Amino acid sequence: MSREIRRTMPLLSMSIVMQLTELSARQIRYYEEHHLIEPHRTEGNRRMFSLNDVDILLEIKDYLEQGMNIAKIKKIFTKKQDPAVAEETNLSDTELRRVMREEMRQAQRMQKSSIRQGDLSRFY
Amino acid sequence: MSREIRRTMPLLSMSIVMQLTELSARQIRYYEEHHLIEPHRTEGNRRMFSLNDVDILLEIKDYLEQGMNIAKIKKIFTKKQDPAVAEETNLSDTELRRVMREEMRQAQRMQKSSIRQGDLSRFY
DNA sequence: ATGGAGATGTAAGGTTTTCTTACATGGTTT
DNA sequence: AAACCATGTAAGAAAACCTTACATCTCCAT
Repeated sequence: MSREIRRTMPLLSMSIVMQLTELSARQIRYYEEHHLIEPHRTEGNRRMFSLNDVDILLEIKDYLEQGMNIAKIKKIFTKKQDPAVAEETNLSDTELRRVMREEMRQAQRMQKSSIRQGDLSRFY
Repeated sequence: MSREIRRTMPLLSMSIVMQLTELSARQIRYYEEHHLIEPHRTEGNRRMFSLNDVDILLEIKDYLEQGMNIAKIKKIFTKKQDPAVAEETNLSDTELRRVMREEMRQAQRMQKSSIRQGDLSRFY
């Protein structure tokens, strides 16, 4: 089984994802509502999350704590998905996040900076 | 976070473990009843399984399909947990499983009726 | 063949978890 | 102040899971 499949395999229930991310169910559903994640559904309509989803949620949380809003975060994600942009900028995810954070700090002069990063790579 | 914690962190619900192992809930609970696994419980008493639990379940399934019974499997597990034995034999899990399989096949080939459990004790 | 033991199926009744929907609330921005 | 954004909360319904208990099937020994 490839690493990619492992990352995207829907294994986790809502309650576990809440624990892993320290987000409320309300928050997680809200982010889904805005298409930042798209968890799988069981036959009974329960959400099932992948490790990748958890990573994204941690990233969202990080961005929000930096003062970004959902619309902006969505833009960042679509940018990152664009292969042209990715190649053009030639930035790793981590670097891109750092750059964006820097940009936001500059733009808004926010000074609550507790850098926390969700590294879930340990699980797969 | 250590690799050990990763393996033992209770992340998975019953339904997912059923899918991953292709075992029924009844079977999984039965193996727990016989102390082959000890899944964590949520506050609401739901079982939560670790990746390690899934590994063990797959191993149990494998052994059962080779014709072993629960009592025997439990013995193997407790043996493997014994650090003295583990060092002495110096076998990886995979190797041990292969050896046991081989042995069972041989036992079946020899004569089904006369094999007693104690006869194979030298192998673990 | 008969009976017992081991492993699993299944049903009932109850509890926990999750779902959607809708409204409320506390900060920001305009 | 009004609008907007992100989140909290409540209600009612449905899914998933729990324990308990009995049924079934296959081996194996008597």
